[in-house]
Amino acid sequence: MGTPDFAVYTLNALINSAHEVVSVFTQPDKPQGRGKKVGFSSVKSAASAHGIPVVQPTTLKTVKTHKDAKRLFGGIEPDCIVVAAYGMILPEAILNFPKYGCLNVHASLLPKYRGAAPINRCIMEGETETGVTIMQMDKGLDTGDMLLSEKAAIGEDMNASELHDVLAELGGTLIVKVLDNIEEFKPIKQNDAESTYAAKLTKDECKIDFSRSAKEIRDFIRGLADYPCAYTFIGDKRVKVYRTVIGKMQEGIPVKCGNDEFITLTDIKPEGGKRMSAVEFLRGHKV
RNA sequence: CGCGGGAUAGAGCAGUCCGGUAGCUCGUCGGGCUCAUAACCCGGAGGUCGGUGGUUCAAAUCCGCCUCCCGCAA
Repeated sequence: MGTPDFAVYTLNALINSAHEVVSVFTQPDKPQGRGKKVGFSSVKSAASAHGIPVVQPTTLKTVKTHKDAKRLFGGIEPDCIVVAAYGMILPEAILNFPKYGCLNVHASLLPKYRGAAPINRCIMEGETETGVTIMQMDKGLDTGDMLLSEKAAIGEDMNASELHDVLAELGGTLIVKVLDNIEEFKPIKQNDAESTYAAKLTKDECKIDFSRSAKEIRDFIRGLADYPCAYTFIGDKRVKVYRTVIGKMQEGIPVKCGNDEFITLTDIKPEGGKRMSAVEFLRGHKV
C-alpha cells in the first residue's frame, strides 16, 4: 500500500525480490493539476506497468472485521502487508488481517519524526543524519515496534528531493531484508519520551522568514526543495527559492537576514516563469 | 468549463493598453586599452516576435482558434 514516488521504490524492491506482490493499494484517482485533469498516483502507474492488480478504496473505515478485510482483498489472505506513504489510516481489522501484520517503511529514525513529513522536517531542523525504519504497525501514528532501521547521512548541501531518493532506495532495501527473514527480527519498543512529530507541510509555512538566522533559512529552503518549495516575494511576484549560499555573494540575490547576516539566493523560479539561476533573473529584473 | 501569469536574438526581460524602422542587460565574435583581467572603450553577427486564420495601406501590437510552460487552488 502506498501512493507517491517514495512508495514506488519500495514496490519495485518487492517486485524484484523473492516475494510475490499479489495486489497493490493506492489512493483513489482525483482531479489534480491545472484544469480538471484526473491524475493517478505514481504507485498506480508502476503497479499497472507490472500487471499487478490495483485497488483504490475511497475509505477503509468500513472495514471492521476479518471478514470485511478478506472481502476487500478479493478473498486473498496475504502473509504480510507493506505500507509506505499510503496516506490513509488503517483500521485494526486490516492491521490484524495478515499473518505477519502490517509493516511500514518510514523515512526517519523512529521515534523521531513520526508523521507525514519526516524527510522535509529533519532537514529544516538542521539534522546531519536521519534514516529509515521498518516497523510493525499498530493503532498509533508511526508508534509501532521497530524491526530494523538504518542511518543515512544528510549532506551539507543536500535538499529534500535528494534525501528523498536516498531514503526511498534504502527503504526498499530494508523492507526486503526484513521480509526475507521475518521470523528473525525482534520487535523493539519505541521510546515515546524521545518521540517528535513531523507534521504535514502547509503552504502557509513555506514563506521565508528573513528575520531568522542565515543557517536556519538555508536549512528551511533546502528542506522544502524541490517540493513544495520555500517562497518569498520580489515586488508583488511570488518567487520560489531552490538554493542559497550563506553570505553576500556576487552570483545571486543577497538578502539581509537576522543577526546582520546575509544569505544569497542562487536558484529561483518566479511566478509564471521557469526555474533559473538568480544571475539570469537579474539580467531582466531590477531588484 | 476552478482562478491567474507567460511564450520577442543563445539566456533573462522591455515594447502590446494607444497598430507605423525590433529595443535593454548578459553572452558570443572582431578590434582597442592594459603588466594583466570576469574590468573598461569601440564595432559586428544573431529574430518566421509560440502556431494559425482574420481586420488593415500597414500587426509583436487589434479579433478568433490552437499548442506548450508556469503560479494559485485541489
